[in-house]
Amino acid sequence: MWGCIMRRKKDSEHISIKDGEDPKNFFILYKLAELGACHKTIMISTTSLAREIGLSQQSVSRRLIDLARKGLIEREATRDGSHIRISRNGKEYLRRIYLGLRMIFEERALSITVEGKVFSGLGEGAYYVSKEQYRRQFIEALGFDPYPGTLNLRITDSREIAKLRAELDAYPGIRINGFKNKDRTYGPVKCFHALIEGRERGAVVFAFRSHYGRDVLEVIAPECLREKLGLKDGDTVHVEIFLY
Amino acid sequence: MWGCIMRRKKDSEHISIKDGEDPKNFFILYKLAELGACHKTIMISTTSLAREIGLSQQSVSRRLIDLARKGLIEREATRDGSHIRISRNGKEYLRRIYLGLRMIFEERALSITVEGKVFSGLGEGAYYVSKEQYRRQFIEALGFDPYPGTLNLRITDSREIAKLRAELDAYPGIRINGFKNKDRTYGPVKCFHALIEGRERGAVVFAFRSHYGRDVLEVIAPECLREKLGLKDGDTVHVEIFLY
DNA sequence: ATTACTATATATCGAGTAG
DNA sequence: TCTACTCGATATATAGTAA
Repeated sequence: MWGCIMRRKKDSEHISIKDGEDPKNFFILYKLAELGACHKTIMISTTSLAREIGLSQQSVSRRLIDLARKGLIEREATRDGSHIRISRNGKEYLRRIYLGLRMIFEERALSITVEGKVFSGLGEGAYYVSKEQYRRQFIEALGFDPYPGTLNLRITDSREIAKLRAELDAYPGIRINGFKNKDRTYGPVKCFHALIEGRERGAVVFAFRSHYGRDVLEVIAPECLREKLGLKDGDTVHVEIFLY
Repeated sequence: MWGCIMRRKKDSEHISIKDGEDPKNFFILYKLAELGACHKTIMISTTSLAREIGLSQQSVSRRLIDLARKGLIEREATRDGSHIRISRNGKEYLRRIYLGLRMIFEERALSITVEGKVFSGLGEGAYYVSKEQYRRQFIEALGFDPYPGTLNLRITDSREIAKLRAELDAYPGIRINGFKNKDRTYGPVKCFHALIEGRERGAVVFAFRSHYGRDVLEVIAPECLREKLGLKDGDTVHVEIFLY
């Protein structure tokens, strides 16, 4: 049905979970996430955490030190216990595993891959992305700090536009709230996690009251995709959009 | 929106991922799943698997032996490589972690909608529901006093059954404790909030040592669903089951 | 080519305990 | 109480190698 624009991921494209990470730390991080440390700072003693995980207090202490040193958690150890919050890197790490497992377990197509051609915008993408109120939400919701600029793509196959938009409209995506300052109002934004050229992580984002048509995708990413992928206007780029 | 019938999970209800399982094995199992070993037997050498994982060939060999011994994979080691398939236990283990992460990362309430056909039971649903020890717990845990009877549904699409059951088994649901009186023992029951035909609130409930197969759902509700929805045997009913 | 054994090195664990 | 150190025990890794 979606033959041309949807593919099952190839094995080689699977999201890597290792990245030099100690497997043992995963379970500690997972447990901390269960305890809510993704969204807030939690207060817990190494003893009680040890009991939950099934390790000794000493081992947990060592692992927490290690996690903090590796930047996967932010931690303050006091005489009363530990204040712990999973860092952005830690959340990304857990999310990679989550996305990997989701690909394994969810049968239905979870992603749409579209082909588009790079074109230059008017630079207003950078303007919006770097608005602090948007930026904060991007970091919170997407797990990365967006490079201040968007990669604009015009979808190549015009016949696929309607189908793509139907899908993207149907799914709630990730909502970024609007806001207003004294000058004007900034509308809400909807975005989806995406994988660009099979390797760069990012998100497609719309619509900041965009004046672009529905054949245009605006992509944000933690890094400058033009540089990272060596792109210039007119180049063809594949974007895999994750529906949820 | 669902404030009245849905609750955020308490920490204690989180899906356990340890269950005495060696964390190190998780990554091997994950990698095998990435390679497709959930759905088919794959052929791979310990050397190439070692390269993918970042371990030595010897360690992978040992871990595969361990995984097979623990029943998480089925394996045949030959001179040409290993034929590996993840077993049901292995899949359940991975799925527990997947669902745990899904609860962490997906904010919105998760539900599964299934289609079933009404059939008449033997009336023993009413017998159980109206047991005062069960009834008190239903009122406490579900927030409604169940009509003394169950609506029995046989799931229409047999392909959905496995996935549905995997999810319902993996999630803790809402536990109703068993009890005993002088005559016999009544087992514990697990239930999930549900929405029937998009409008009637209720819950799916299993298993009171049910003699029904895994393709059957028993639905309870504050009102008689047969009357309220004008149902008769053979009618098709949609039930949205809320996982937490 | 494989798998997987044995031996040895390394890493991780928990006990005891200091701050 | 806490955290987190040292240290000896245990577990897990890799090297070498047989089959």
